[in-house]
Amino acid sequence: MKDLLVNLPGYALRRASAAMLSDLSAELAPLNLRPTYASVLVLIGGNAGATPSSLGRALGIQRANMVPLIAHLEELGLIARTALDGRSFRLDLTALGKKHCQIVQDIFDKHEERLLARIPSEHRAHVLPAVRALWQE
Amino acid sequence: MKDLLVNLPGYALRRASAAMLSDLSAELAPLNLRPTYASVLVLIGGNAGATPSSLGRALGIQRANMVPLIAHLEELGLIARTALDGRSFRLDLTALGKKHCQIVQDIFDKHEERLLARIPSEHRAHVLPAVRALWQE
DNA sequence: TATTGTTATACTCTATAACTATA
DNA sequence: TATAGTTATAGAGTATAACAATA
Repeated sequence: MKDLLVNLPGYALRRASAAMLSDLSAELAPLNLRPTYASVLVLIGGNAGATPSSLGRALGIQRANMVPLIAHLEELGLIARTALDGRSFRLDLTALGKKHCQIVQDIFDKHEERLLARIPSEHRAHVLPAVRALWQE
Repeated sequence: MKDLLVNLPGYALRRASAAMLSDLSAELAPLNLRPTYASVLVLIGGNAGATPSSLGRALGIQRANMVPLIAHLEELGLIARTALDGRSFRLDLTALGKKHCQIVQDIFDKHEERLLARIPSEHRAHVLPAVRALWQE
């Protein structure tokens, strides 16, 4: 089978992203968190008092799609909401949330290590700046 | 908002992949094809007589999920199936399929150009080999 | 008027299990 | 016994439109 797609960086990005996401999902499964939920948790951990809207803007997730994410993290007892004014509220980690956040960050770090280990050393340092240039700015 | 995720290559890959996919979707929309469908079309174009199963293996798509892809490409009149034996069939581009395949390849090429143009030149050559190492082998 | 949170809905892609017909 | 195609179903993630309440 002649694969005409493997030399397309967009296609390669898609396959790599899917593979990484699949691995990370398995690593996060014991915490009852999927990658998106874990990302929100970590971001709240580093930004106490953030609102769903501000988190959504940082993560590229729309307001409407933040609702079930926040609700689930709250159900798990990992975050708590406090009214800021009549229409918005701040989010903070609970004690349990802080524990889980630390575990998630360890999983993220190990995941990143394994990921970088797969890349030939001469290319390794170029990946992050190159890939970030594709979606940032 | 302190973004603790932007330095994680896995997260950056995910955002970049999503951004590229969104762009490509818009470029393919006039053909009534989405990225996955276009990928299958191009792969059949380069591998006349391939079967759904063999295409699925090459693309990392399961047999069951190939069914609607093949059915839709056939409905659009882009591919035709011919029985190989009692349980499998070969796929080939129709005349219209060949035309559309060429257009898709042009879209892919332009898309790749724009993508590479966004990457600072000192990193550009490293992206494909690095990203391919993350899912191939 | 613009923003926040929310509801409802639909679509893309992927995953799994099970079935049939054939090799 | 293994493989090819299929059906049905479920889940994750994303997109859009609309609404009420508030700033």
